[in-house]
Amino acid sequence: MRLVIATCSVDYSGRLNAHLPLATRVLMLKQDGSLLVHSDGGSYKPLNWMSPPCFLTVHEPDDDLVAQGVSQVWQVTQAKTSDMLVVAIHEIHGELEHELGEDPGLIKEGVEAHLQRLLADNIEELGDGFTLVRREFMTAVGPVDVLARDADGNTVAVEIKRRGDIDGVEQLTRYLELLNRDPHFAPVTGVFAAQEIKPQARKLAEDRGIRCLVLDYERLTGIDDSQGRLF
Amino acid sequence: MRLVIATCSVDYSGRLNAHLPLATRVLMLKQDGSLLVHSDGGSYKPLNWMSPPCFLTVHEPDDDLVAQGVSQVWQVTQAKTSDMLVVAIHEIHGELEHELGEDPGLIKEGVEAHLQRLLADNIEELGDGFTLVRREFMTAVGPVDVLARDADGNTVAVEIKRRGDIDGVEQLTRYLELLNRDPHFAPVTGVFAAQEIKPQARKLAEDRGIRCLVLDYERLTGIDDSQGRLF
DNA sequence: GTGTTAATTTCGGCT
DNA sequence: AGCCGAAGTTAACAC
Repeated sequence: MRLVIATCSVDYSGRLNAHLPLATRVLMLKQDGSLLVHSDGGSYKPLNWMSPPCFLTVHEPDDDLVAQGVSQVWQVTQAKTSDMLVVAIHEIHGELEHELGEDPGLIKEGVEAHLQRLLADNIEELGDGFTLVRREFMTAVGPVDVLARDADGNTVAVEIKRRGDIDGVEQLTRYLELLNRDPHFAPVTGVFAAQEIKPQARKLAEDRGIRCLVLDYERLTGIDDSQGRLF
Repeated sequence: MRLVIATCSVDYSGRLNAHLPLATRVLMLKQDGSLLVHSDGGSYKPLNWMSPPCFLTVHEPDDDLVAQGVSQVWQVTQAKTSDMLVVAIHEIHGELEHELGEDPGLIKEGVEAHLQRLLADNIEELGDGFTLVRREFMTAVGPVDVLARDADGNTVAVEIKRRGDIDGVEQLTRYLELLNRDPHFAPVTGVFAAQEIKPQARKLAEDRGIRCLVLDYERLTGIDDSQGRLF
């Protein structure tokens, strides 16, 4: 890992063309040759970058560039896609280098997979008398997140999202169309379950007779924990 | 901008919970108080981070943490969402600080907007005798990228994507449903145009009678340039 | 300000 | 290896 604070201009050419005018920025050069160009604001996304696998070559600037004040040129190229990032460095203000080694990586908790498990474990959240058929029920158009039966024994397909968007409703609609063509399942109703449901998504779902259910991750975790303690 | 190379463990709590075990990493502390935790690999995405607006407070570790080898604790909090990132620093291996100032920002060329302009300028790419009605034609369910007429004078709605995914087909389908309900436009056919069309998206589109068209950005730019020179 | 869509998306899982 | 879907997505743009 090498960190350089430098006044530079940057040009990217690849899937699109992009240019950064002369300014002072952070250059983060990783072990795999990849390079990030960061400013002192924005979010975690760099102003410009080159993804691995790629490699850096450092050039001496030609006379024209020297006349413009360029002291060195970093060229980062990706073998496969022929993407290229060129950094024209005018002045280096600081530098820091250190061997980091492999990172053990991030451990996450609370994503869609957990919501799905929590709802499957607490299937009565869907309504009294509901029973779980199975999670990740495969169909020709993809896996239904949760398949259940209601108190009358009718099949219910559940699509689970962290954030309920219009896409999720479309997805569930495709599953329902397919399942309702199968006499083994029909009639199948749909439930769109998410931690947060966007108004447009709710409207589309309800227009199509799909029930919307807002999931409270914290509460479901609580139920799960207390059940774990009691039984 | 402050850059620190440190051996640390990190805990995030907010929209989800996440943990990074003890390892040596780069801490990038930006002017707005935001913090990025980078490893020496991966892509431009940090292992963990805190988005602005937020602020950093540095704590002395309590006796337990000192016993574990922690020398200082960085706590980054976001006022609104109550998200929190806690970095337990064991050892600092290097540090670099510099005032960067505002960045002029990135200038891009070659995104979806350009594809749309190129296709509108070269509407005969859709077929002989096609004419442009207008770009960004507003409807109740969103803007149709390009509205055109074919050689017979029938309306054609075009959805343009850089990468043609199933979502784009659904989007175009919604526009077509709406436009075909309007006797002023009906019958309306659809064209799904993209630089790259995924097989599933192509299948769904063709099932629904939507024509797929692969756009060659380089070639269209060439046509545009030569027309610019000739006329 | 709110909502919708694109992104040089990246990342993980599964076929 | 390729395809598909989620993401603490973030960022730009329209209403």
